Amino acid sequence: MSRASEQAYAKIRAHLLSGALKPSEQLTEDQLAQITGVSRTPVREAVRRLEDELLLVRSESKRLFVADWSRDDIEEMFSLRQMLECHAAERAARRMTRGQVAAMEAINAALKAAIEQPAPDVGQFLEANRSFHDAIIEAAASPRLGQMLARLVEAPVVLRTARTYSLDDLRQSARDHDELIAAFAARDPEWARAVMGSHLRRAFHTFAQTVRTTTHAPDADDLDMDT
Amino acid sequence: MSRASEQAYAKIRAHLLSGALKPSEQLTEDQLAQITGVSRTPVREAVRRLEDELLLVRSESKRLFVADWSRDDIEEMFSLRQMLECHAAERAARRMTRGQVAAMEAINAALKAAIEQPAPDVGQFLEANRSFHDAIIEAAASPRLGQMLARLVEAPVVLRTARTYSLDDLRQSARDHDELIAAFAARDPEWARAVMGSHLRRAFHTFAQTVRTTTHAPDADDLDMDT
DNA sequence: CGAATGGTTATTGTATACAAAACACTCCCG
DNA sequence: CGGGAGTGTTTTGTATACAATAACCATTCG
Repeated sequence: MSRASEQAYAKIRAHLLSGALKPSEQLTEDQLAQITGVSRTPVREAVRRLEDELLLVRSESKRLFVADWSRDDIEEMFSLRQMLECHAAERAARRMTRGQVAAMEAINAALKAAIEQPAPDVGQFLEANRSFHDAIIEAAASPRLGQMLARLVEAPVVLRTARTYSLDDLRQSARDHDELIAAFAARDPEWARAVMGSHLRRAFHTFAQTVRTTTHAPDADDLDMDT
Repeated sequence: MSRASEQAYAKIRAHLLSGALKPSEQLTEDQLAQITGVSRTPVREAVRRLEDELLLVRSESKRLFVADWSRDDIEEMFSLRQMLECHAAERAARRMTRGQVAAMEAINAALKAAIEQPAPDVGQFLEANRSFHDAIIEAAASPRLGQMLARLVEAPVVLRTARTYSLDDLRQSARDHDELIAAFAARDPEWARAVMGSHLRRAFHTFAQTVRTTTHAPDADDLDMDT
C-alpha cells in the first residue's frame, strides 16, 4: 500500500496495541489524522483495514470505536486459525515440491539456530517461525485461504504481549516443524493436518495459561501466537 | 455503507457480472467514476472491497484489472466455503435456542412454499435459502466466521448465471434443511456438520456439471451457488 | 416532571485539485 | 540498428474544502 496509508495503518495499530487507546473508547478520523500525521483520506483507508480485522468497530451510525475482545472472541480466533491452517497444511502436502521442502528445512534450521544459543534469540525465532508458516500457506496455493489466515494471524497480536516462551516450548515447536516437513516430504496430507492441529492446539493452551495470569499489558510488537 | 460508495460498489459489481468488463481488462478509477456517476473517492472505497473479494486485482504497480478466475479458483472457493460452513453448522448446533430453531422451521416452510407451486418461484426460493444459511451463521455467533463466509458467498455469484434448478434439486435442498433443523433441535454438532457437508458438496457437483456445459453468460443477479 | 422539538456542534461522507509515481514514447548517441 | 536517458501523459495517492448526517443540549409544552 501507499506510503501514507500504510504508515497510518501501522501507527494506529501500534497505538491500539500499546494500550494508549482503550477498548470501547470513541475515536474520530480527525484525531487519528493528527496522531498519524497524514490527512483523513489515507486514515480512512487504514481504518477500513482495521475494521476488517475487527480491531476497530463502528456503531450503527458510523461512529468509530476501539473494539474490545471477549475471551470468546479469542477462542474463536484460535479455533478458526486452527481450522484454516490445518486445511492449508493438507493442501500444502499435496502440492509441495522438493525445492519447497528443502526451503522449509533451511528455515527450520535457522529457527533451531535461534534457539540453541546461550541466550535464545526470541525475535529471530519468531521471524523464522513466521517464515515457516508463510511457506506452508504459499505452498497451499490458495489466495483466499492465505488472505484469511493473514488476517487471523495479524489480529491476535493484541494480547500476545507479556508472553514468555520457555525453552521447552521453543524446542517442541521446532520438533513439530520437523514432523511437518516429514509429512510434506512424504506427501501425506492427513499426517500434515494432524501435526498442524496439535501444534496449534497446544499453542492455544499455552497461550490461555499465560493470559489467565496477566491482565493487560502495554507495548510490544510483532510476536506471534504460536511458538 | 454510505450511499455513493455503496452505489458505486453495486454498479461496478453489476458491470463485472454482466460481462461488460472482461477478465484481465484494465480499468481506471476515473473510468469507474464515470460509469458510477460518483467521484473517485467513493469509487476507491468500492474498489477496495472488490479487491478484497478478488473480483478486481492490482498489478505490482497499483494498476487495476478485472480478475479472471481459473477453475482451480472456483474449486478452492467451494472447498473453503464447505469447510467454514460446516464449522458454522457445528457451532450453531451447540448454541441454537429453541426460538432460533423455530425461526428456521418457518424459513424452510417458506422455502417449500416457493417450490411447491405450479411454477416454482426460484427467486423466492433463493431468498429463503439465503435467510436459512444466514440464520445458521447468526446462531454460530462468530463474527469473523460470518465475515469470511459472507465474502465467499458473495463472490461466486460470478458464474452462477445460466444456472437452472431442477425441481428435484430444490426438493432435495429442502430435505437437507429439514435434517439440519433436526440436528440443531437435537443439539448434535456432528450431525449438523455432516449434513451441511453433503448439502454443499452436492451443490458443488451440480454446479460443476452445469458450468461444464455453459461457457460464459451475460447478466443476472443475486442467485446463490447452493440450491 | 417528562417527552417532544428545535437549533447547534461534532463527525462522517463526497468532490475536487494537486502531488507523486508509473508508463509510453521519442530522440539521441553509441 | 539498438539501448537508454529524458520528457509528456496517464494513473494512482493525498490533502483540503465543503456537504450531509447524526448526536447533543436546552427549551418549551403537555
